[in-house]
Amino acid sequence: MSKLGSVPTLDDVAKMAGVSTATVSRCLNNPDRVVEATRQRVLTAVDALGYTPNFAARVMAAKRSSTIGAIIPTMENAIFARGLQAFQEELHQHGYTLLVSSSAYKPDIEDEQIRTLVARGADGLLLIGHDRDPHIYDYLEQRKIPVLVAWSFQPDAQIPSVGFDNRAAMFELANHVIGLGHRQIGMISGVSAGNDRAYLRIEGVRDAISQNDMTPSNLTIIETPYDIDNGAEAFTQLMSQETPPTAILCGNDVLAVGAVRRAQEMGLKVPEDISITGFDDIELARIASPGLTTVHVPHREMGRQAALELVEMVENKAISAGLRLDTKIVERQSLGRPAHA
Amino acid sequence: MSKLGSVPTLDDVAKMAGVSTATVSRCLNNPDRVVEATRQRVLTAVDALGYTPNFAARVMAAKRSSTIGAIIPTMENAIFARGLQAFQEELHQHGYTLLVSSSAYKPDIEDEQIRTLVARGADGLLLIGHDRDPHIYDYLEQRKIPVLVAWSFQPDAQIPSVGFDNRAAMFELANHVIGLGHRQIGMISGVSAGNDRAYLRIEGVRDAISQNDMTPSNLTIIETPYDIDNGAEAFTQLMSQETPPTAILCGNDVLAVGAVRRAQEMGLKVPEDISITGFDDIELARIASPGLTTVHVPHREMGRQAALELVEMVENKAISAGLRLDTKIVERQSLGRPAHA
DNA sequence: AGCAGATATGTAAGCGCTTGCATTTCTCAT
DNA sequence: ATGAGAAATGCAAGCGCTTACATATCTGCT
Repeated sequence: MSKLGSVPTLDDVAKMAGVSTATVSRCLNNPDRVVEATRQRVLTAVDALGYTPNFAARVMAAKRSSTIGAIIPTMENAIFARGLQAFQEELHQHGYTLLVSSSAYKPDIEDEQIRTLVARGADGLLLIGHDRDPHIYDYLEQRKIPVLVAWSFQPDAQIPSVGFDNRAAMFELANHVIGLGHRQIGMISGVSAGNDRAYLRIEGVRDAISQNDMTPSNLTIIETPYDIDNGAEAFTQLMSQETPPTAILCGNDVLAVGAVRRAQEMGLKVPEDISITGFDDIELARIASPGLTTVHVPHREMGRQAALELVEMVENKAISAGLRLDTKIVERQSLGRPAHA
Repeated sequence: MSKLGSVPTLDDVAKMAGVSTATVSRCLNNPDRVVEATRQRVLTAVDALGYTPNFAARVMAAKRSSTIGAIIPTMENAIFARGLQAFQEELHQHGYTLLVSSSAYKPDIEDEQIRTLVARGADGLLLIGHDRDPHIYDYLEQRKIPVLVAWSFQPDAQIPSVGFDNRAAMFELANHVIGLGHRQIGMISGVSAGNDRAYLRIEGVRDAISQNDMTPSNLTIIETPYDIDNGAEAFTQLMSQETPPTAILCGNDVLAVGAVRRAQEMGLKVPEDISITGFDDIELARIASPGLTTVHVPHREMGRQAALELVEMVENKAISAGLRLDTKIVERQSLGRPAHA
């Protein structure tokens, strides 16, 4: 037995099993490089002592941690939950552990989190979106840490990405809305500064506007942080214009739910009086009443593929070309034809 | 300059600043033990080189990590999000980093996560609920890792806890429901095995039943994993009994939302035809329509206090007495009097 | 039986940091 | 000026592991 209250080390195990520390180490990391009998002896010692390897020591000696870091903008809502879950499940399959932190959409916090994760020995990093201060990419470059971006696919960006085309996705939806006869459009977007997803979704709407021979005056955009109450507030603003919109496209489902609530509070029927759409298709979109017409993002698939790509990058120093996934419009009940006409 | 593409170490900094590594280390960790001029020189070198301390090395040498681990049952819904957020903010104030993982309500996964977190050098652990295999407490005891339990306050448990009295909270709600005239009660509970919160909430309802001169036949309980669809399914089951309940108490808001939806799908009005209550008061409860009458849990306060207690335990090896927080019933629109009578 | 080649195990050098202790440099009171 | 005591800095020993390389032990053939 080991000294009471002290944590057993490789040495203790080696001593108890009557082998060298090297053998114990191999037993744990490359079991097939050790003969059966020895292995048994070692494993017996391991659990007799209740030994658990010291991670820090292992990282130091091996110079890799089998850890992947991910920084998401928020854990407050479910936007990233499902994708991240799939990401981590796939990583687990490959023997990696996931470390997650959230940046609250603040670039400087993200910056700090990146450094923290790197200092902790992350073998690779998953970041959301492309848009950030380039110096951070230099930093990661210097340290040779593979980085993958998710939730936004941009084939020609500096960093490979697994995601979807935010612009095209929103274009498709906006086009659909316009096709239904809406001519005065409102948009409640997330804050676009430093957020390529938000920015590109706005661009997607603009594309649809101009391709349908409408003018910027047909579109009013409000940017506000992703939050239910902000969605509600923005809705009020949008509706108090001279010519209120007949359809409001929201940057995500959370904003949309807020807008729907406010509409109902104001006595407006959705979609009879006003159409509202979301983006992401998180559970909330399904639960809301009326159900939210939204853009379905293949979150699980995205998470899984991102894990696959990143592991590949880490293990084979491969340069990933990234992967573009498709979104599709999910029609529920929050979008209809304009009231009038 | 350092060799291209190689990561700068303390040594590099020391060399560049013309001091010993000890001084650099002190500069970073105890700035006041180093004279101003030297400090400047060192700090200049630090950012000239883009130096970041190697966490693993630091942990190994210092034998502490300024890291706290937390294992929550799920990240899928918002139940733990707000509390954890507050927990981490408070930890941050005190110079600690939070590492979170989720166990999917599976004891063996939790077990593994605990070991992982310990191996990673967590200085302390936050666990949800008291109910788990005792051997894990021995393991943590041997390693002298302070552990705090949250989301469930039990003054006489082995492990100190910061939380609320699940049993009393649910008792209060059930009592209120019965006071409204309901005599046939349904309960949709989470799985109670290995989950003291779920178990105690059931007990709370039972307490109310017996204190109001009702019998077990007045209560039907269904246990099912926390999930919207399961809530809906359980609702169907409950309503297809010979004598369906007039009020259904749910183990949490997620189950309640599922039940409400199913009720609506079945053409039942909530609360006119059937009353449904939740537990936790997460955002969902507010968003749902009708708004969920539920038990408000002071999540932020709980997270904050848990951080305070745990830091105290870690830094002063203090034994915490724990802390009991109060819940209160939030009345929205999903609870009313029974239909008839 | 004896040897080559494969297989199993041991030896020991770090990985990058912190920190107790030793040494040097200040600061003042005399 | 000078020496005692405080303040600043340096020295060097690890922390617990992995792994290249060296050594010992097995194979299976002849």
